[in-house]
Parts: sequence; C-alpha cells; structure tokens
Amino acid sequence: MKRAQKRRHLIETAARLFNERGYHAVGIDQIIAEAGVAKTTLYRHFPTKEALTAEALKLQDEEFRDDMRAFVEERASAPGARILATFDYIKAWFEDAEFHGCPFVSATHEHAALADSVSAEALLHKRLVIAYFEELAHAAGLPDPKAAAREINLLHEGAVAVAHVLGAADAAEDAKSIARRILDLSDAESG
Amino acid sequence: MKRAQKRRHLIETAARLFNERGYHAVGIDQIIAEAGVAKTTLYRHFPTKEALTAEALKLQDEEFRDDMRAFVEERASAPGARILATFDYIKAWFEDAEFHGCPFVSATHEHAALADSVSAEALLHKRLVIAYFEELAHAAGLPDPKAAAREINLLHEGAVAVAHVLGAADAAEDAKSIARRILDLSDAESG
DNA sequence: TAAAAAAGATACAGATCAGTATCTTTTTCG
DNA sequence: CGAAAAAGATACTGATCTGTATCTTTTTTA
Repeated sequence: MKRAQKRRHLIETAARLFNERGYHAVGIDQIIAEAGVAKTTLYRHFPTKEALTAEALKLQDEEFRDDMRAFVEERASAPGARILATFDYIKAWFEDAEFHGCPFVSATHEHAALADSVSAEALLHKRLVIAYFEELAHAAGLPDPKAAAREINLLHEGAVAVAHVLGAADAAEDAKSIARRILDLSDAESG
Repeated sequence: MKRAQKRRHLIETAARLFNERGYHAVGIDQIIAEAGVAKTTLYRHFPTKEALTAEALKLQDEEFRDDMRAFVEERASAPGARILATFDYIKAWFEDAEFHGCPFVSATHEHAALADSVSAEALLHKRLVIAYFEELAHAAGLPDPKAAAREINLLHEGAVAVAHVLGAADAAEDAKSIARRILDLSDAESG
C-alpha cells in the first residue's frame, strides 16, 4: 500500500469508527488497530487527532456531495424533479446499515469549541450543500432560490434527525412531501 | 442542602456541562468540581455515569415539554395559533446563550449502543414531543393529526439542526413559515 | 441530645487517553 | 542494486478516565 493509500485508509477507518461510536469515544489506539497500522504511521500523516478528525469530515463532505449530485443527475433531468430527487438520496442513506445520523451535526455537538478545525469543516459542508440546493432552485426557476435552498436544507436536516433518533427512514418521504407542497414544482415528477 | 436538592443540583450541573462540552468529553471529576460535591456523594446518588446521564435527559425532557406547553398556552389560545407558537418557543431557545443544539439528538449520537438507557430516554422524549404536537393538531381540527404531528416535528428538528450548526436563529422563522403554508391554519394568528 | 444518615476528603485501582522516542524492518524508486 | 523514505514494533510519559475504599465531619431527625 502506497503512502497516499495508507493515508486514505486511515481517514476512512477513522470516519467509520467516529460515525459508529462518536468522536471522543473512539481512541487513536482503536483507529490504528482497526486500520492495521502502527501508531508511528498515523502520527507521521496527521499531527493530532483533531487534524485526522477534520480530514475525515473533509472526505465525507466531498463524497456526500459528489454522490448526491451523481444520484440526482442520474435519476432526474427536469430541474424541479432534481430537487425532489435529493430526498430520494437521503432516503437511500437512511436505509443503509451504516447510517448513524449526520456526521457533521454530530461533530459540531462534540466539538463545542468555537474556533476548532472540526466545527469549521462541518460549517463549510453545510454551506456547500446549501449552495448546491440554491443551484438546483435557480435551475428550476424558483422565484427566490436562496430562500428555497434554506427551506430544502431545513427539510433535509429535519429528516436526518428524525431518521436517526426515531429510526424512521420514511422521514425522507415526509420531507419530500412537504417540499412538493411548498415549492411550486409543477413540472416535477410525481415519484 | 437536603438530599433531594443535592441530587437535583448534581443532575442540573451534569446536564449543563454535557450540553456545553458533550457527554464523553465531560468527566465525573469535572461534574463534582463544578457542583462542589464529593465523588462519594455522586456515587451514592447514581450508580454509574450512564445513570446520571439518563437522569439528566429525563429532567430536560420534563422541563422542555412543560416550558413549551406553558409558553404556547400563554401566547395563543386558538388551536392553530398554538401550533405556530411552538416555533416561537424554539426561536427563543435558539437565542439563549445556553443553546447548544438538541441534547437528545446529541445523546443519541454519542451513545450509539442500541439498548442503553441514554438512547432510550432520548427516544422517549421525541415520542412525547410528537404526542404533544398530535394533541395540538387534533385540537386544531387538522384532518390527519398524526401526519401533521410528524411534519411539525420534522420542521422543529430541522430548525434545531440549522440553528445549531449554522448559528442561524432565524431557522425557527423559516420552519414556522413552512408550517403555515403546509397546514391549513386559516384561523391562526399572523405573527 | 443522641443515634443515624449523609456528605466530605482523600487515596487508590486499573484502564485508557493523546502523543513521543527509539529502533528495526520493509518498501519504494532512481 | 542501493540509498532514502516509509512503516512497523514497542515502550514510555503524564494525564485522565470511571469507579471503589476508608475514614472523618457534618447534618438531619427522632
């Protein structure tokens, strides 16, 4: 395994453990044991646990947004339908066995310090997701794309929290149903 | 300070610290130092940290629901207006300096084990809150009170997450605006 | 006031925490 | 092949973790 691969493997292992058990509940020793790597190696790649945590969030940010975009573009071509398809994306996420709520909300909870790199990464992720929604809302010709993006995001966040705490994957459908009613998506698909 | 008071003081102190810094990030030593209590005393009241954590959630569940109910009944008398008033309640919560997101969502994140008492307390809280919304929806004569309660809850959860991660207290107003549009609250106040 | 309960103080156990130091082995790549 | 980089193994530091044990002091209450 090359250096870049080892680094990525460490980030992916850390991300998975953090999501499964929480950030403070997972120790460096558990991460290296699970990744099959020496402690020296981890600390040659990342100066601190916080840095590794921030990298784990950064990777998940990129993957989440890329995956959602690909999913949406594959499923729908009409701009309005694409907005609704974002709810199908999170529904599939909820039904995955690896779903443990939003890693970015979780990270913000556990890293309350105002200026740390972890909360900063979470904040950036949310802004980028909202920017994507705004892009979709603009393409759909909605009168106020910024407001629509905020509303779509609020519905996503609500669905994620409900799915996580109550274990109700159909929260995605509730959110989609609300989105259909509040946004004028007359050209959108029904599904 | 009598025994019952000391017990309550410990629960309140623990709850505050957990909300400020997270459950695993706060140690027993910090709790007793902040509460001004000996370790022996804490462990005479609670067998484990998990038991104390569950008690902290239980107290916050009761306080949250009692406070919301009192706030709503004071602010509005018309059933539809009372539904909208719940969003004013969380808005006031968001603007409080002590707001650090939803303690129950946070607890679920940090206590991923399926059968622990902490996640159970969080789940119970959410069900009780939804039951209250259903009560309001029923009183407002909404056609499907169960569905309406789920939707109100989803909007609440979304607003909380947005307010927490983005620091945007106006998320409550966005959620209220959506609620007004999707629920037929023709007799409700405008504010 | 006297017995009983509660609380305080304090030291401790055994595990785990993040992070470092030292040294050997493996891998990469010119 | 041979030099350089990376990774492994391992022991360590000093702090912190939850929880217990022991003993003294305070408070409650009958």
